[in-house]
Amino acid sequence: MKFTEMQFKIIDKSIDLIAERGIQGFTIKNLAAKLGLTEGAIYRHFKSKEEILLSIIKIFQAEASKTLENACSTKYPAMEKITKIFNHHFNFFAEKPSVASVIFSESIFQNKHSLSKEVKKLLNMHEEALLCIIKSGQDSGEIINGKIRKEELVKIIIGSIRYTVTKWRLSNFKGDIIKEGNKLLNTVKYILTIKMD
Amino acid sequence: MKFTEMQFKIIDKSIDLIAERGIQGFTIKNLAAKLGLTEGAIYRHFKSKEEILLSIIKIFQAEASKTLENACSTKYPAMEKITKIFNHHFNFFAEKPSVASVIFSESIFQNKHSLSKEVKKLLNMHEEALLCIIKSGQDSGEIINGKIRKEELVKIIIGSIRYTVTKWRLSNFKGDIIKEGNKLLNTVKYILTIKMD
DNA sequence: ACCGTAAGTAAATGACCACTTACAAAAATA
DNA sequence: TATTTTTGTAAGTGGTCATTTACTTACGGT
Repeated sequence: MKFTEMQFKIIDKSIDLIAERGIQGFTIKNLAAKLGLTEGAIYRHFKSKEEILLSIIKIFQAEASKTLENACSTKYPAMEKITKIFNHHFNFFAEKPSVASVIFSESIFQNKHSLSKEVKKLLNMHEEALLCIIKSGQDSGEIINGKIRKEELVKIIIGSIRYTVTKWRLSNFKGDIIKEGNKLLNTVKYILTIKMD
Repeated sequence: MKFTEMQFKIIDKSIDLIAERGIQGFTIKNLAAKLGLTEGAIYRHFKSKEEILLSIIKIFQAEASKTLENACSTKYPAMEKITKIFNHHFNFFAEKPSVASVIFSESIFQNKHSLSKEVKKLLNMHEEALLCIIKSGQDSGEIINGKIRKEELVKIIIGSIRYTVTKWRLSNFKGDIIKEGNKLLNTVKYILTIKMD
């Protein structure tokens, strides 16, 4: 899963291109123009267009695993871990809005089985990390809500993050996504710590 | 916004086609084959491919407004209204999974401004209806959670529904989506009625 | 200086794209 | 029954697609 410098450059421009023109505008011709190259040159670095798309997902996966790797194993408070995940994601999207346009657009990768398989893997990575954090938080007594199942909490957290970013994207990245992320984080924190009755 | 019988048939098959082969497989040729017609025949009913996509969103909008129209104005308990919305959505997706493949795939409509404008409208319809329900529920004392802002609750509800359906779609519609919807509904109900401390 | 490889170009390939045109049934209307 | 409208077909149109080919340039090692 190693990429050359040029491959990184191509992947980067591909993400920009998809963000700008949608999957329909993601053509080798457009990509070559964006890179200041001819179409043939791209095929020196990737053997097909599908492989570029696959590499995009792989990059996302690598990025995610770097963030989530020690998410559960370390002994920080669960709330701190969740805060870290929130901040990392929203800061990342604020910095690279075009990634936000691609990462939650599963339908881009829908047509090829090899692509959607990797999308699923990416989602599962996040789910498992969150599940693990919540579990450890419940064990330590930090997360005291026992009436809501872990699995539902995960769905709520991931779902609301995704929806927040999707709305931001649809509004052409207007507004402060980091502020939005913080509001959401506070709400999630509150839900996680409500007392049973 | 009236459609002929044949236009409905074309829209229906278009949704199926997009669900099966993605936006890249949504071609007039493929659509004609699915309808048992030639390509030219389609142009007797729609003047362009873009108009078909636009009509798909319009159908979704009409469907949504039918469900949401009286969502707020009627005087049923807020929880009952939310339950109704949940049930309607999950039953609808269980019945027509291909719609689930298209309705949450905003990136399909991304490239043309006229299309993404309508997608935003569709999302706002749902947000406003939910906001209104929660507000009326809070006024009547039914929803007693005052620590969580309405806007965040809406994001959580819509986001978790969308994510649940997206996961179901990525697993090729395996599993009981209606059961999943009910679990989610119970969680949402619980969050809405937690007591302040 | 020579050589092999990596990285580029320009042009072509056949497949497929959305859409149009000329014409023919079929159905509705008179 | 005669005529008009609707709905279809078959065969194109020019354009774009991903990919390949043959050839060229840049460069690091010996």
